[in-house]
Order: sequence, then C-alpha cells, then structure tokens
Amino acid sequence: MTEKATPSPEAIKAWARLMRVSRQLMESAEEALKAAGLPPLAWYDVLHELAEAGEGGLRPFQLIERTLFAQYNISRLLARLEADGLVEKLPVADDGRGQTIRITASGREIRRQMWAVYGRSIAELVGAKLSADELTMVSALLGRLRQPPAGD
Amino acid sequence: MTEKATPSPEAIKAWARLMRVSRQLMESAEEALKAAGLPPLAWYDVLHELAEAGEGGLRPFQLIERTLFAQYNISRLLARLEADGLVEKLPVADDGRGQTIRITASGREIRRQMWAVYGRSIAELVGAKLSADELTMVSALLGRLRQPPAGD
DNA sequence: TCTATATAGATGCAATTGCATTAACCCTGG
DNA sequence: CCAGGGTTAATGCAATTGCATCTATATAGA
Repeated sequence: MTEKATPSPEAIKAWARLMRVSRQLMESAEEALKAAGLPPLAWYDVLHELAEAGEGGLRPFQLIERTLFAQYNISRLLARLEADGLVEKLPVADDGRGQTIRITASGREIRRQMWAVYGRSIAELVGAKLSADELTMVSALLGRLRQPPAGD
Repeated sequence: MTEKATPSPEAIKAWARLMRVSRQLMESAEEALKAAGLPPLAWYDVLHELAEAGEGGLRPFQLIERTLFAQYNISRLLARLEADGLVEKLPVADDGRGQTIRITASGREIRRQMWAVYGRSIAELVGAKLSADELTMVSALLGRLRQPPAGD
C-alpha cells in the first residue's frame, strides 16, 4: 500500500523539468548536427555502438537492447545506413535468421565528424553549466530512475 | 576561450543518462496511457495548458511557447483535438489572423482521466524512487541546464 | 522425427513529423 | 494612404514512426 496515485509536487516538478530539459537539449544537439550537414542523432547512437563493438559487429537485436529503439525502427535505420554505405550486413554462420552488422570505414568517418559536433554540444549544453561534482550527482540521481535492466 | 570542444567524462555520462532515462520514462508513461485507452502525452500537455488558462483560452502561439512543440505540430494537434471535441477554436476580436483555443467540457474530462493515469506513472516512476529532497535537487540541477528563456 | 512455439528481422499501411511554403492579416515608415 | 516587412496559422509533400503482421529459421517437447 505504499503506492500513491497522486504524485508529490516535488515529483511533478522533477518530472516536468526532466521532460522539458531533455527535449530542449536533444533538439539543440539535433539542430547543431543538421546545421553541420550531418545525419540525425539516431544515426550516431547506432554508429557509436557499432564502433565500440569493433570488427565483430553486432546483431540487430543487440542494437535494440543497447539503443532502446523499436525493432522496426532499427530495421529501417540499418537499411538507410547500409544504403549510405556506413554499415554492412553479414550473414551469421550459426543462425540463418540473423545477420551481423558491422560499421564500415566511411561509417567510422561519419561518426567521427558527428562526434566533433555532438561532443561540442554536450560540452556546451551540460559540461559548461554544471561542475564535475554536480554532473556526477545528476548521473547518480538519474541512475536511480532507470527502469528494469540497466546499461549506461 | 572557456569553450571546450570535447566534453568531460562526467558531462558525457550525465548527458547519456539524461537522454536514456527521459526516453524510458516517457515511453513508460505513454504506454500506461495507451493501455488505458487514452490519448498520447502530447494531448495532455496541450489540454493541461488550456485547462490552466481557463475560459479565456490561449492563442496557438502561446501554446507553442509553453509546450515547445513546433508550430505545424500544434496546428495539426489542435485540429485533431477539435475534431474530437476536446477544444474549440474561437475567432479573436482584435487580430483577424488568430484564434483563441478553449478547452471544452469533454476536454476537461479527458484531461482528468489522463491525469489519473499519468499522475500515477509519475508517482511510480520518480516519486517512489527518490526522496523529496532528492527530487528537489534533481529539479534544481536540471533547471540550470535550461536553454535561454525559462518557464517551468 | 515432427509439431508447436519462440525468436530474428522485414514490411504494408496508416498516422505523425519535418520542411518549406503559403495565405491572411497586422503594423510601421514615408 | 500604402508599400514593405513581420507575425499567425495552415498545408502540400516527403520522410519517419507506430502498429500489426509476416516470413524464415531455431528450438523444445511429445
């Protein structure tokens, strides 16, 4: 019976701030990429995971777990990335259903270019606004709001 | 020259948490509404603003300022809300271009129903995870990340 | 082995979003 | 008074998202 149907004013305010600020920041970052003639953030997320995965690549379902994108969304995003030559799809030896996605050289290059812009956005939008301790505190508090699994 | 092109690890982590957690929470809330057969969150945002505005209603451009939705988005969202009888569009006396949007009785009713579900989500997703002090701290820290103007 | 069920990924179709432009109106300066 | 420029809101069209479903393969169990 500790469930409350009505949230406290503090909870409402924190929720509102979280939703509003995250949307604003996301849009700012997205805008910066667009202004630089680069692809949207979603592409970065995928390229980033693939770059970290290295030559072994990742299966689409692993990307889904890591990026939180919907299955159909990943499916189509990968199709676009492949069409642009940023990733390649390889068959999987022991599972005829699946495929392995590997980032290509130009994929890495685009990712690098995107990070130059994206990283600057992060530095300006959050790095310059809060101290390292405060940022750590934000991470810790938000970490406690994560849903079931986890990750980063 | 205090501009840094590369963000600190703390900034990156805080950014990643912010993006990931806000998306997760948003989706959870959205899911709860859908499961209850209610309209999406965006509708709530607009109905909420209109309910607070009272009988005087609001102009679309005021809704844009408050909700951060794009102009064309508000335009179409209002068309849907009107089609569902949740808001009404009234001509404005002193400005022939514009209109005033006013929430209807059924609009208030839907908003009430949505809040029953949405409020519970907020209580469960953030209210139950952090103390009041911690929630206040989150609000304060996130508040410092807000872009130019402000609001709530 | 063979069937039932689960998993991986793609896709048709409707709804929504984003972008650019447009239409209608307002306001200021000459 | 009126031309030029700004503001308010809508809209055509392309791209993306969401939903439901579908195909193909894998796996567990009788």
